[in-house]
Amino acid sequence: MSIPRITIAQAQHHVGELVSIPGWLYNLRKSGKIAFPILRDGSGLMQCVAVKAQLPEALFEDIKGLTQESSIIVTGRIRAEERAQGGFEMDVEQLEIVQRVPETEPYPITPKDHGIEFLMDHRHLWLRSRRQTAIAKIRHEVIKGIRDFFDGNGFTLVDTPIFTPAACEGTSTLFEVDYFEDEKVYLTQSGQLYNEANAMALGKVYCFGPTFRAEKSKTRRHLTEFWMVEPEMAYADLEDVKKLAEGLICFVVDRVLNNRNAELKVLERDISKLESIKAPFNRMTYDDSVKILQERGSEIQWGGDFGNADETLLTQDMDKPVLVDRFPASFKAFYFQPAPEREDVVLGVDVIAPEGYGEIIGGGQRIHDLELLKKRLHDHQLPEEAFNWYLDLRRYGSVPHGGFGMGVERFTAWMCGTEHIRETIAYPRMLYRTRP
RNA sequence: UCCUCGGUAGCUCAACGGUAGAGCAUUCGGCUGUUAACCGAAGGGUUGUAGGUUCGAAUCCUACCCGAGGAGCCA
Repeated sequence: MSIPRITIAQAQHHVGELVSIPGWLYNLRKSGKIAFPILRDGSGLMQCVAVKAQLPEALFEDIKGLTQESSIIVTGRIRAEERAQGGFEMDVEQLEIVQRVPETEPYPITPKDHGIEFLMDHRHLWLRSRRQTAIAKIRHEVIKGIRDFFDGNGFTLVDTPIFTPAACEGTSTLFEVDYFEDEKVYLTQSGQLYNEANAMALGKVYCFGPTFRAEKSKTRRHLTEFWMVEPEMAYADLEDVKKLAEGLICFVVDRVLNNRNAELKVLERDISKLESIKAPFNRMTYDDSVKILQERGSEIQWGGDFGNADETLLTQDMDKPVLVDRFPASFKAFYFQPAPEREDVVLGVDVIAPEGYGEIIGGGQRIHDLELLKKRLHDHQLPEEAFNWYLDLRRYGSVPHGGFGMGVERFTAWMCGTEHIRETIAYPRMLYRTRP
């Protein structure tokens, strides 16, 4: 009978059994007659114990000579062991070396400290470390949670194009791409306009994919390529959008807390900060937030957008996100519906996360009136012809509608408590970093 | 794009204008319960690049390159 292959995560169900675990050597501690190879397989870490007296001489010598990140398949018996991290150990009976890393070119990332430049240059290897695998799993949980939330609430996934003919919003900088025959296209900065068309077809929709912004932002919260989920609902007003945003955040936070406790521990995340994220969130208008910020010493004037310091200042005494709505029309995109009670503010809403993680959601109610939308296009000096298909949505059964966009990396950074957004995506694209 | 800081061994960092050094990694030796194991030894350098000042530059000056932190812009 062949020996069953398991993962380290499954080891707890195989105590006393002889099993094989394929993986990589994470670290090796050894003395004259005993060695402790630490095995890594992506599901966890397992301390193995190789005792000289119980193994063929050649095998023990091979184990003692193993190099970091060599690929190995270890066979042995699983045992509960208090002294081992994770609570289980494997007594080695056999060890197959799949590829031994040569000592002439040792694995560059040692268990000691490294600088960020070195780690980013070796991102393809850095991903193997405990902290990075924990973040990857939480990102996965966030994405799975988002999809389950929308799928379970009557939304249909409709993917929007990545090549787009022009600016969705007309303002932000876009990456230009050479298409065929002198044509220029741009990498999408939002699927929203297409989402609005899709919502008129299907009622509730979302798109989920990469987004590109050619802004020369150099901060810990910006990537030039990031993932964004954007829901859009027909027959919806600002209040519906706010409830949806709140519901989504609570759902995903709950998922992460329930399913990724071990990873949060690896990251030393303060769990209580996530546990306090429960509806209802704080709500305020832009007007109120400006007053609060000014009282707290911010330079912000009515009509200006929040800086990073403002976002942190606004949420400093909050243990959950805040929904800020009714922004000045002057710095919001052309498609925002004006507030019914006041012309100078629009029905946009931003969700600002606590702990300095900033704006994780931006959205609102869209203009559904054809003439008003045409006027706004004109005011923003955007060419009406380019938006003709978009205007059709107001010609044929227009209804109030709205939605938002949520950045996956910012959300994941918040869940993980990471200092910098770059760790939340496998291969971050930033102002000065496009490799590996 | 602007401001600030930095670039020395594979990595993390020291070194007053006067012989470039430590820890880790690697190699060799020792050790039967280690937890970034420990102990002993060895090898390892055009000090980011190009100029300049000086008897003498890792150190001072200039330019450039690369990176980090922040600002603005934005999710």
